[in-house]
Amino acid sequence: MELNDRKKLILQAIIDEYIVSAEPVGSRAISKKNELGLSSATIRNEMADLEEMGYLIQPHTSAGRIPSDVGYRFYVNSLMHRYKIGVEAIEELQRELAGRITRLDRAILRAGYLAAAMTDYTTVITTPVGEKTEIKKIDLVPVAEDSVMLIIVTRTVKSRVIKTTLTGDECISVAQVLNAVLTNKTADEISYDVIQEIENICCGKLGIEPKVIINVLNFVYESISELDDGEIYVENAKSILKYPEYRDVDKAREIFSFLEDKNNLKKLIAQTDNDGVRATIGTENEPEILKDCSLVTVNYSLDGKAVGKLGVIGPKRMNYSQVFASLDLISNEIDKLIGYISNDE
Amino acid sequence: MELNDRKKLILQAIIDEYIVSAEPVGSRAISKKNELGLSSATIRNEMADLEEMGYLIQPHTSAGRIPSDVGYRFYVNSLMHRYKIGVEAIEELQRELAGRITRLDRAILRAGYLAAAMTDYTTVITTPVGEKTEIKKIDLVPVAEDSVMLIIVTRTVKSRVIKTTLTGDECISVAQVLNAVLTNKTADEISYDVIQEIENICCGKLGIEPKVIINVLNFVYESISELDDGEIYVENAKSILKYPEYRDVDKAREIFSFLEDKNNLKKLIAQTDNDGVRATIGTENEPEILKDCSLVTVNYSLDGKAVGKLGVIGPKRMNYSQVFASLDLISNEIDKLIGYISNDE
DNA sequence: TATTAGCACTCAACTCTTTTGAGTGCTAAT
DNA sequence: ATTAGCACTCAAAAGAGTTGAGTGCTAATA
Repeated sequence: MELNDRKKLILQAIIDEYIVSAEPVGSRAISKKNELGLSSATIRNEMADLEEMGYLIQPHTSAGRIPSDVGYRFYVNSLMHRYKIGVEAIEELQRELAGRITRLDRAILRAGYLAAAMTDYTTVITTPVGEKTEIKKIDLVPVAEDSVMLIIVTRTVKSRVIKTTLTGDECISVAQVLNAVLTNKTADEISYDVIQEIENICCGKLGIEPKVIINVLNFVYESISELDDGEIYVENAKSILKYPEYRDVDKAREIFSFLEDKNNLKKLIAQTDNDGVRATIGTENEPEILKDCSLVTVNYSLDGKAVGKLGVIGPKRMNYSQVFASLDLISNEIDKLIGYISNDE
Repeated sequence: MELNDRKKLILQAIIDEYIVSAEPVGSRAISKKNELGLSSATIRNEMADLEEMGYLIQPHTSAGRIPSDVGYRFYVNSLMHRYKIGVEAIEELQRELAGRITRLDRAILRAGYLAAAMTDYTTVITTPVGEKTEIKKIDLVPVAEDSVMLIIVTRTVKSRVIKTTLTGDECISVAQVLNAVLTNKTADEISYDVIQEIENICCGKLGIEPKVIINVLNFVYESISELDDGEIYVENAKSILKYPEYRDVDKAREIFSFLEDKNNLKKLIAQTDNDGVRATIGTENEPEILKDCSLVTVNYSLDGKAVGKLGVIGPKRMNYSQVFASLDLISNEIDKLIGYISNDE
């Protein structure tokens, strides 16, 4: 059987309708829209065909049809009309996103929030992770009798407190050595050998006790290794409760648990290695728990390099065209951000 | 009518029972426990009295009784038995909380998480906010052609990127002046006058263009003013869905919305200015939305000074004794943390 | 005088049955 | 090829009946 134009139009109409109503769509409803000028009986025949071809499902004999995963997939690939985001909405987004930003991870968080606000689905966003995090400066600041704060400036700032007997003057000397050796290197260029080289200098020329410096340098190495670890944020999880498919509290709770497990979530979103906006629909999602959901993701870049992911999780009958348009827009806007800012708390 | 010992025992038994069952408690259930050796008829008479006195409520004629807010209040103040947390659980907590901590806000986050894990209610925790944040060091690091990262080291590290035409050498000089004037001052000691004094030095001795330095110093002042702003984290919000009082998805959604509004939440938790663990029960809570919930809060301190809040939000029939004990324990453990660490990302 | 056994009464919640209506598939007419 | 017409299906809503936990009151009892 062939999927001719009329069938496509009917399928499109059914999915469009189902996306807003969340109720099985009957032949009469499609017929009454009158865009095709066909009677319900004709629609009925076509719907039976579409079901046979796997695009539609009938929950029970006397019900209307709902789209199958295959139906959604076809819709997303070929049927869905392009959603055009209004100029004012775009300007609003730009204002919200770029206005008074001084910290990159805050901006990213805000982007996630805005994606959630625009789509009203749950949003997931990762902070930038670049293989090329270049070290700009390292500092050791005594903060108490026996502890020193290690500060590593890259595109962002990371810090941690180290317990050590290093004196104030020693901190300054060690910091000088660290800067001399490490500045302008990327995190992956710094092997443990490099750190040992620093150890030798410190023990030799500076005459610092090996035990003391080894301890400190271990933390330095560890911190540098962790530089590229990203965070993941979930926004608007509550929207899940808004959709009738999650009226069942237990089902909703399962999803909440899933969203709370950040590691799992990172893994999920990392594996969608996409170019442009992509959707995985229902059973296309690996986690069992998402088999009734769709996930739409996009990479965002900074400086032209893909460094993070933005994703939307919602019911399979989500408003794909709007979500696609929103993610596309927001990822582009994030890319523009790097001009203004780059930072971290 | 007098609230004699027997009435107290009965009230206690009813509330204890209701806390676990979430179902109206009948006279027979209490009688059968047989701790008092009274028949259901006698219990019934006492229950009628307790209702008249305002401690109990009968949802409808043929139902058992549930505690009123007044009943809970009396229970919390006078009836509740002290919950004793096991030694292993305490050790477990200490291990989890103090192990490998290098960042203070992470530790706080973990404390919130652990409170949620111990109680299985939703937990709210604020990051430390001290009026006495002492500036340890300030740095200006060029990160791009036209931007400089401002780093302020206190007990934690804050940073932001500033667009400026300041050169690398100028950064060093300005940083020197900033350190000379601001080091060891607390945030509230630094008025705008102090900043202007720095401006004069920079323009005068260093000969930097006023326009350029004013821009930078504005950011410095702003950042210092923001030093004491705290964050608030919500953990285990999903647990709300676990309790029958929130079986109604719409009700749950309202609470989720409330928990998402961080500013409101900060305000709520800030106003409970308490010493030790405190509960506000049902209508004692100001926000309309919490009138069916209880909020239990405790201040935690670092260095002996109260700097943050930890709170638990749950149904009115929450396990108060366990929550009280957990919050008490955790707030004490947080106080001990300051020995090991102090940090920020 | 305090307690309790006994009994009629109440009412939410459950079960079972009936009704409703949206929707289908098939057939015969156009 | 399309459509009007009709019998059929079945989930969901509405209604009717049943159950049972729980009460309040009264009269008997310790």
